[in-house]
Amino acid sequence: METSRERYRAQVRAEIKRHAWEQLATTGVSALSLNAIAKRVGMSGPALYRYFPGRDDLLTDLVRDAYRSLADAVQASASVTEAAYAIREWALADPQRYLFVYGTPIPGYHAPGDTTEISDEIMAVLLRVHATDPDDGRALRRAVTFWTRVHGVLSLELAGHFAGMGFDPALLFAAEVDGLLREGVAES
Amino acid sequence: METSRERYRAQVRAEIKRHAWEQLATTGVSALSLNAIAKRVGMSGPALYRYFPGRDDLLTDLVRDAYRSLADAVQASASVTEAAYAIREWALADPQRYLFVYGTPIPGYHAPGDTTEISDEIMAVLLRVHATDPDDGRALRRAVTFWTRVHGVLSLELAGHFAGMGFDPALLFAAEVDGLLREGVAES
DNA sequence: TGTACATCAGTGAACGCGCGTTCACTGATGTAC
DNA sequence: TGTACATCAGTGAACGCGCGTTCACTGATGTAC
Repeated sequence: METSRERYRAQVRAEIKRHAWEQLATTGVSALSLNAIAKRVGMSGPALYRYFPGRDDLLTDLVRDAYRSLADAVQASASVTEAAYAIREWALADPQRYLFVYGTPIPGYHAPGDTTEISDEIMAVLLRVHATDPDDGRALRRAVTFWTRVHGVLSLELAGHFAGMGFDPALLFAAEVDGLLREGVAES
Repeated sequence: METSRERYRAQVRAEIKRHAWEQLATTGVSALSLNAIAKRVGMSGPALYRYFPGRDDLLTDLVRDAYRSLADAVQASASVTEAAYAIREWALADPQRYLFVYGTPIPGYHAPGDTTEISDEIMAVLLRVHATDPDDGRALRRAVTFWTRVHGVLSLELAGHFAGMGFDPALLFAAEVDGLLREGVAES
């Protein structure tokens, strides 16, 4: 049975994470410090230790939530195109969140091994939309290529490297998706 | 005329930057603090202010040097393939340096506008190897696509996102280069 | 229903650390006569 | 060639800041009889 204390704990944990995401989205990864988050939540820094053993555990939770969120966003995709745009929308909805999990690793933090279970779920969806039949052995190759191309455009776009280059990242993205479709068709 | 003091200053500046790169390569971007670098050089922290007005100016110098280095590495390329592998080798030679300029932006640091002059040089080389004739208007599109695909593979590889996925990033990279060549040929 | 006790959320003070940066000062090096 | 002076590299102390984390404590909430 869930006691009211447990319910309260879950609520506060959720609120801490909500503010953590808010901090990440607005001020970037450098704002992901326990003290900064605690201040936003309206608690003292040490209070957070009632809810997370330490900073790294909070980060791990955020990593897991991010993967979970992307997995959910991409889950329903029935095609390569749908998966591509699901990822793009997810990334644009919160650029810092995307860079948080797929960008340059955060100095001094190493995600525990079991976070890959959720990111594997994402890869499984990519495999599914790329498999022309259930025994398609080349699906992995195509799925990975899909991933690198999508990431190539998105990460440069989100990091601001296209700024002032005078072309629309959306068109570039669309062109890459087209290319992936053409290659997939050409191969089968 | 270059006085001996000027020569000395240039030497020390170079040594500071040498150690900065060493720190970046071994400990990552978080090690790029004036105090940490000063300790490695064998000076006190404040001494660095004789050579750089502040931390951001040192970072800017490093950004400039990184772009310069990549521009030099890619300059001689006579083909798309050569350019691709020049970039790949440059990236693998110092992964942190690649992520330093092309990865997630460094929190709290904004490169001044004139650093793009050197990165434009790099783009100019990409344009050149993609232009089938001097008036090729589609070269920009192909060059940018080249860039995003190369970056897609390299950034995920360098950030360690391929770890334990059981395939060789080098082969993936080679396949992408092949794809770029095929598309270039198909178009002309 | 009331009382005694245990649990636990949250606080403020403190620790040790490293950061970027300023400042007054020492000592060596270069310059001008 | 020697002397007087100016320049400048480098130092240690200090400032204010924020970090993660520990600890003793208060006060509220839940539990057992």
